[in-house]
Amino acid sequence: MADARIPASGHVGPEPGPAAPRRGRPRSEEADRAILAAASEVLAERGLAGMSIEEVAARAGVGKTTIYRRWPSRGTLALDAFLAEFQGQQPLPDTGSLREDLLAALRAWMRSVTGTSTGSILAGLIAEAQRDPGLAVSWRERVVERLRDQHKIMLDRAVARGEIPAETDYEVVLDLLFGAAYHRLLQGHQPLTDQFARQVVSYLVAGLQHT
Amino acid sequence: MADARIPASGHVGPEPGPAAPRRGRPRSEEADRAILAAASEVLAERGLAGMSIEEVAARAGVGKTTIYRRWPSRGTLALDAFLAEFQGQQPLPDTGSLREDLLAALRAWMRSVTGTSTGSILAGLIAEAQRDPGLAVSWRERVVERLRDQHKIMLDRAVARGEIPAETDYEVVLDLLFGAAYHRLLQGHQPLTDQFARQVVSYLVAGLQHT
Amino acid sequence: MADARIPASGHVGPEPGPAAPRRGRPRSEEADRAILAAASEVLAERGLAGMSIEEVAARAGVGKTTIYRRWPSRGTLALDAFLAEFQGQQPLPDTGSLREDLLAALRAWMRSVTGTSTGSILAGLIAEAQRDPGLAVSWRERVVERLRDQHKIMLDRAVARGEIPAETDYEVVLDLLFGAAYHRLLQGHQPLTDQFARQVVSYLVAGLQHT
Amino acid sequence: MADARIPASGHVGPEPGPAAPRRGRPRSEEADRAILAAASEVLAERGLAGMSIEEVAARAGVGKTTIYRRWPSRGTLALDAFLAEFQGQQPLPDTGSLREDLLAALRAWMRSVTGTSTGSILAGLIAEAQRDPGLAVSWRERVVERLRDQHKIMLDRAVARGEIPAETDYEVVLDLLFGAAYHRLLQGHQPLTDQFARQVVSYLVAGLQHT
DNA sequence: TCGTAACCGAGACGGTACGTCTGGTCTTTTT
DNA sequence: AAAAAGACCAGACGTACCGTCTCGGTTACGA
Repeated sequence: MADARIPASGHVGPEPGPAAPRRGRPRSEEADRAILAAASEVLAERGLAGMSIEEVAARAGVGKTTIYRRWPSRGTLALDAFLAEFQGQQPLPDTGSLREDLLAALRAWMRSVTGTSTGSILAGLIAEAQRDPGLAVSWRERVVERLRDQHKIMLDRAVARGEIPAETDYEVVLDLLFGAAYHRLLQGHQPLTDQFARQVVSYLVAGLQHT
Repeated sequence: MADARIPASGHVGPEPGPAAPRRGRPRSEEADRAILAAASEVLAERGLAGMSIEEVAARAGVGKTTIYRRWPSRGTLALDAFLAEFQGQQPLPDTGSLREDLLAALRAWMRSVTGTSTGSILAGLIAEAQRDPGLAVSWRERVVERLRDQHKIMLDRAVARGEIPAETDYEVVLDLLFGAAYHRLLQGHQPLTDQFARQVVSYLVAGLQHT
Repeated sequence: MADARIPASGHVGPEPGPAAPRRGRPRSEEADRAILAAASEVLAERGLAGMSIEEVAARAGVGKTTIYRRWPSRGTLALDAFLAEFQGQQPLPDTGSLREDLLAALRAWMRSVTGTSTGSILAGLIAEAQRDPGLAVSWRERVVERLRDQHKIMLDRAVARGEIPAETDYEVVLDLLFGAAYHRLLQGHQPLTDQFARQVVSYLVAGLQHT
Repeated sequence: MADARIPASGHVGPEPGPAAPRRGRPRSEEADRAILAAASEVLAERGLAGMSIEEVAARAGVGKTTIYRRWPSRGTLALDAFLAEFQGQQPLPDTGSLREDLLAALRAWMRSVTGTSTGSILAGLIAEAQRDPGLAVSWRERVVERLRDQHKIMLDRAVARGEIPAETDYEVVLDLLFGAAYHRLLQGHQPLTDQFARQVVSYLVAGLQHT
């Protein structure tokens, strides 16, 4: 099975300073690191809802302005702290079979969000995005779209192999696959079991092949 | 098409006082009404994130304690205010065809959450439930489970008609159907169009009939 | 030494109910007792500032209205609870000597206000009277004037014995005697020692006899 | 007659911040002034019992924390607002005669506490000090002891002039003089007339000279 | 080399809302 | 009619954070 991490492109990390002449004292990378580390710590301990800029600044030994200079809001800071760990845990499976690809992708996602605090941080970020439009944009651009683009490659391959028709609506397929998973994560009405993953993929693959 | 609203069973409204002999001055139903009306008003204007207990109390002409006596948190109050409108808008379609039933149910849900502020209030409630465990429980019991129980009846009928196998995993089916829809509502990466609804149902029905 | 307690005249206890025909259920004397006992308890534990009607009602097993029906304010309730103990501890000495009479009266007062919580309750009542005009009136009528009237008898006797002139200004004399003592109680800048009592009386008697 | 105001030594004003290197943004003196002015205003209008931190903050156009950062309690704030006016109204008379010195000092005090709201504010402060130990300490240190130290100078001079014995107990003398006055202020049983002042001083001076 | 621009940590600033407490009143049922 | 119970409106409490601002100081660049 091949495996391709999300390229660490774009940026993971704080807002860049002014592009051009770079006069004055440069931003401290040490501060960047200390802030993200402190944020991760607090996120793991208390979740996003319990994370205040005040506490992150105190733990990082940094002034609050130093944080606000880099991130416009609590949510975007949390996003960067989150991505540092989450990013790269979402593989692009390539098994030669759509069923196995989808199952591997879903299992990888589920592995990330269960067990540790990652799942509830992810849920917290989606929650925060409902009230912070800036975070909503970042979230879509840097997480949702990125992952979807990657997952669409699996579908491309399946089309190329003739497993599914070329007219397949990729967007809807991915909404079905991950929508179901996010649904359980956010509503908590049912657990994210492997049996669940298998069933989801079964119904989905069958549906794609008979439409 | 037959149509059955969710029975207003259980309770919609504030926490009940002590069950037994009801000593002392009874809770004011007038206050109940004023609080819920004020909460609905604020929710529509500013969304859940912008709703403070303080403002609801002021608008309702009520002391803050009168609210805290009935609802343990902002979220549970918002839930009651929300349900007063949302409840009863989710029909139980009975068209004689699984495809049409699922489509009608999904379309009804989409009608509720688009156009007005209901959609973002619903999203706000799910967001709030991520940080308020009490709300999470109420949300599951009074919204999620209730709706799912109702929707399972559609699947029962389809089984009875022989459209789908008796072994069908109802939980997964509903997660696929509504998970996809909630996904678009919460992530906002794609709009909730009727084309989306038709595609979701098509893939799903095909998948159920060929597994 | 003769000794005459303040007659328990006037009233110690709650406001009288309606004078005339006494219809309906009679006031419960049991409640009176329970309230005063509870008030004394709380006063001793937390002082007047820490005594709330709410807590007294709860400890007495009585509704708040039952207290408000009898006493117009926290202060007047505290006054009654206080007087139940303080009243009768202030003797009217009759030793045959002004110096000894004054000294005995001052010592009796000092004995009352030191050692137990009585002193700080008394201070608390004077404090409360600064913000509760009703209490101020009761305090003057039922404590200050009563005690002063009694103490003036000592001065009458001294005049009769020819120890001090008939023109002596009783009011000023008592203000000097007890004013000094209250001063130390309330300001706390110096302790209420027996040495203090003797000095006060010495200066005072000397002053009276040479004016 | 010479006249010496209390030196504005020690401090009149809010709690000092940390002594040493003064890091961070310095406390705003503008805020200090606005708070004290607002407090004085409210004190004059409603008295200490009717003064809330909330209202002072609102009138001063200042956050509540800005007040709490400087003063630990309502009482200590009121004390500073009070002292700004009271301080300096208490002269140190030097007439060459003990009788005249005492009379002048007592009359100055009486002038301060009658007529305007100063008297009831002073009474309110003493009342508040009964329930706020921090205020009690400040009150003793910054008002009582300061004034007494000043007044003892009058007694020193009288001793030097041979008017009274060197063994005179200054503490008791001052307790008699001002105790009587505070007594009338706080108990309200008799008015603070000039006749009262003359009588008090007469008895006291006579007493001192014949003991 | 020197000025100046942008950064740094610290902490005060004006605000908003929190959830609690108490005051004094009102409304039930029970005695 | 008074009792116990407990809900009612009102409003202050002291705290936590928000996002901004002002200090005294530190880097680095460009004149």
